[in-house]
Amino acid sequence: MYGISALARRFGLSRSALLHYDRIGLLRPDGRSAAGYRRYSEEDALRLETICRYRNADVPLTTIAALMTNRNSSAVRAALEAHLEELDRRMRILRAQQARVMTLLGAPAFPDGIPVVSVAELKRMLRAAGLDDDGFVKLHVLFEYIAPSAHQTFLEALGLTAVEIDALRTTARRTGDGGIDTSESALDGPV
Amino acid sequence: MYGISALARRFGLSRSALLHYDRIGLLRPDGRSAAGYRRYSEEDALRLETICRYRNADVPLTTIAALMTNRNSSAVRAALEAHLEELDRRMRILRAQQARVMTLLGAPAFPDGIPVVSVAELKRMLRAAGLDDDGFVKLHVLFEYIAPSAHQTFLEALGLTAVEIDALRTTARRTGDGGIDTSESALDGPV
DNA sequence: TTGCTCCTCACGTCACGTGAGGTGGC
DNA sequence: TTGCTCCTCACGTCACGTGAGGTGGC
Repeated sequence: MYGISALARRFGLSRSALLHYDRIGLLRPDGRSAAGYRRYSEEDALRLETICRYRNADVPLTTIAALMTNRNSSAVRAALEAHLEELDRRMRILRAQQARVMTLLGAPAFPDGIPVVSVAELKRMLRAAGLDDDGFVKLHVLFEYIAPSAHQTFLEALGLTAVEIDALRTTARRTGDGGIDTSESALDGPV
Repeated sequence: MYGISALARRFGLSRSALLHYDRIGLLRPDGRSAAGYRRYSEEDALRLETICRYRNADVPLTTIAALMTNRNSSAVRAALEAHLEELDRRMRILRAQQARVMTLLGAPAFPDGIPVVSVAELKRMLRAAGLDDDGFVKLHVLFEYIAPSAHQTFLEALGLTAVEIDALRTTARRTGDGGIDTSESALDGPV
C-alpha cells in the first residue's frame, strides 16, 4: 500500500497529477485510510505503469481511459495509429514554425532551414533512387575514412544503438583498409 | 476601415481571435462606430500582419506584444532565438513520443523507428565532430560518383531548391572528375 | 419584419500547478 | 508542540471556441 506522494514519486509524477487522475476516474485508489488518506494497492501501481507508458507517448488521458477499458487489441492498434498520425501532424507544424522563425531571423531558408528526414524515409528514398547495398557500404567506408568521430555522431543521431554502431564502424574500417573502392556487402545492417 | 469579421477573414483568423487580441491589448481597434462596433484602420491591419507573422511561428502572444513594443533589434533576435530553442525542445519531445508509440505498436526501434535529424542539427554535429569544409565536399563528390540520382533525391529531401541542387551537383561532378581525393573548397553552399 | 453583423458576459478546453485553509499521525 | 503527509475547494494556465441573450443597420 502506498500513500499518494509515495506512489507519485515511484513513477516520477506529481501528487497533483494523481489527484487529477482520481478526479477524472482514470486511477481510483483501492481505498482510503481512516483519516481519508488515499491508499493505493500494488494493482493500482501496475495500472499506473500502463497509464504512464501511454502518457509518455502523449496519448490523451481520455484515450488512455478508453484503451484500458476496451482490451480489444485491434481497437488499441487503431487508436495508437491515429495518435501516431496526430504526432506526425504536429511534427510537420513544428517544422514549418521553425522555418518561419529562421526566416524572421533573416537566415537563408537553408542551411539553417528545418527540413527533416527520418532514417526509414531516407533509406527508402536512397534505395528507390538506385543506391544498392554496395553504395551504402561505400558511403560508410568513406565516412569512416574521412571523419571517424563524425561517423559515430552521425549514427548516434540516426538512433542506432551502441552495439549496432560498433559493428557498422568495424566493418567499414575493415572494408576500407582494402582501398576505398572495395565493395563487400558485409553490411546488411540498418543504414 | 474594417469591421471585425472582415479583418479576421482578410488574415484567415477567427472573429474570436480578434476579440481576444483586443481584450489582452495586443491589437486595439482604432475606434468604435456609434453603435459600439470595432473599427479597424489600415494601420491596424499592418500591425496585425506583423502579429500574424510571429503567430505563424507560434511565438506566444505576450512575447509578440513585447517584441512589438520594444523595437530593439538585438532584443528581438534574442527572443526569437530563445523561441527557436523552445521549438527544438518540443521537436525532441515529439520524436521521443513517436518512438514510444512505435514501441507500443510492437514495431522495432529501427529501421521503422522515428529518429529524425534536421539539416541544421546534422550539420552542427558533423562540424562539431570534426568534419570540415573539405570533408563535406568529399562526401558530395562521392555521393555524386556512386549514385547521382540518389544524390538528387537526398538533396531534395533535405529541402534544397532546384537551383541550389544543380549548383551543388555540378560542382561535385567537376571536383570529382579530378579523382575522389581532389579537394577544392568550391562548395561553400548548404551541405 | 427579416437577415446580417455586431456587442458583452461567462463558461469550457487540457492536464495539471498552486495556494488557501484545515486535519491526522508520530 | 513540531514536522510531516494528507485532505478539499477553487482559481490559474494559453489562445481562443462556443453559446446565451441582446442590440444596430439596411
